[in-house]
Amino acid sequence: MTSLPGVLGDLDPTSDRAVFRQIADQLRDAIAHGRFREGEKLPSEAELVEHYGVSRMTVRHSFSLLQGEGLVHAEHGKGVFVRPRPPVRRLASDRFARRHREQGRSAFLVEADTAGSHPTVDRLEIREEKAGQDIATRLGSVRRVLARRRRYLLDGRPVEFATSYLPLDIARGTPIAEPNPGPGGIYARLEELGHRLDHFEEEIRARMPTPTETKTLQLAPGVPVIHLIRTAYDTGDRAVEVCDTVMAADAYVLSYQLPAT
Amino acid sequence: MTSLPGVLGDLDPTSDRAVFRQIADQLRDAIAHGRFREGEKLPSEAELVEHYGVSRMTVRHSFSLLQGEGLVHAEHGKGVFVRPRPPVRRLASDRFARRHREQGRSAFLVEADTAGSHPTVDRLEIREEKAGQDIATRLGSVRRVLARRRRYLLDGRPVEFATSYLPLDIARGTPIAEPNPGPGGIYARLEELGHRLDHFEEEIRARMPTPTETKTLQLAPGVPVIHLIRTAYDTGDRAVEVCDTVMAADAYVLSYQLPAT
DNA sequence: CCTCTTTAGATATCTAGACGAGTAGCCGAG
DNA sequence: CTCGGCTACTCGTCTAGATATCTAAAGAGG
Repeated sequence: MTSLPGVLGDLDPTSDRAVFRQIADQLRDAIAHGRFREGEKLPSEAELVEHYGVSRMTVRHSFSLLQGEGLVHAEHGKGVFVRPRPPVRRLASDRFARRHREQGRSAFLVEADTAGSHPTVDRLEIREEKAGQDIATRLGSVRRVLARRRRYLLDGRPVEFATSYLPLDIARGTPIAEPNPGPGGIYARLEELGHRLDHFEEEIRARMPTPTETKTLQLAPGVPVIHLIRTAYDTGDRAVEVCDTVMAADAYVLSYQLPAT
Repeated sequence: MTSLPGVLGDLDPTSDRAVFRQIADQLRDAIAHGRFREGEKLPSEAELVEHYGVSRMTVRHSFSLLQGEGLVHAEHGKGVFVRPRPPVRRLASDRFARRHREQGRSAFLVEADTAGSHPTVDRLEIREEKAGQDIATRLGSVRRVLARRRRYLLDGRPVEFATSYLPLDIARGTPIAEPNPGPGGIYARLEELGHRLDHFEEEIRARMPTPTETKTLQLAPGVPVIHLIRTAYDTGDRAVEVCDTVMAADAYVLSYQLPAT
């Protein structure tokens, strides 16, 4: 039997705090103070049942709290572990700078290299479709669009799922409609087609994932997603692309530079 | 008895999907399709127990799943309700523009007015303290700082908790150390003190809240937070302020403009 | 008419089990 | 030495209750 008392305290029966919360508090505290390290196995349910003298369901309730907070994850047949924080990818606000396109590098690859990771693209799908209300509005009431879907992985782990929408009258029959749009990505092609890019607008939300997103991004419980919607405008102030991106929040830090003017 | 069969289907005993997941799926689907509207009460635990012929713990397990996704919230003694989406505050990237400061308005008030809401500031606390590792690094190895903490509320609901850190040698004895720093906020004061602002850098993360944050922001279960760290640089490229902000993710949309150059 | 009490119905917490299923190590049969 | 099976330990799912607490509405008493 593990000497749990050295790591975990006792329950306070006089407290009005629910038992399963007290247990969660102690575990959370122990993790925060490094008494359990990243990837380390927590005491098993049976051990905690014995240590605290409670029912197994109560211990499981505590675990499910911590799981909801993204602090731990359970592995069937093995145990409950402190969830390691994955390396984060930093997205700088200059990631679409023209100099990167002119070097023939796509934004994702540029970023991945600076992080020293191995990037992959996956589930590429290109279709012509009717845009939804929101996308159509952003594109200036354009309904017929080309949609480019793809999933990005870093060292084999899916981190991002993105869909680019482009007006059909711009993209149809161009390299943009091809699986590999060529060096510099679709933004480079747009400029070659005469749509010199002027600026981007990005909208950022954070929320819990839908079940579909959980599956696509293989998200652990308690990991939110960052939902980013980028609109690209050309120098004629026309919206030439809308990119809808869902990112695993534990894998990203976004970084922006704002002028003070 | 409510005619649940009209809204919810039956279980599939042959499916290998766990019963509590099947129930959650059906409820999630019903909510997504508007068969239960925002704020509407879901069937009670007892009704679902009867409808599906399962134990109460199983129904509760389903509810706790949906709660973790932020889809529903339970009110003790009343029922389980579809969580209404609160109105979101849109933070534009020009919110620190000098023209706003020159009009004597703080960034928070400017934003709140455009949203037509009633803003409040709360729990103002100003202290001199020793900066943590991270803050010190961002401020250029400055350890002694003035910390300005405050909570922001919108129509009475807490939405944001922020701490500004400023080097003591800049802020001590100035209006910045006062509860009300005067028109235009601390950025206006910094410029008066000779630190003309050049640009800001913002770092954005999303994660689940700590228990402290849950309490401070009165967050419902299943609502992530947006963690924003802004560093302000003056024209001498010195970091003159670091602002650490935790926002209720369901109350915000961040918006940025990026140049394409 | 107002206030306090009662009561029914709702969720919150907890127990003590049962069975299922994945993991890992041991150990014997081939 | 390898493969298979046994077994102990793990988490996953589900049951059938018990007790507590909260809410809202109905009822009793002033």
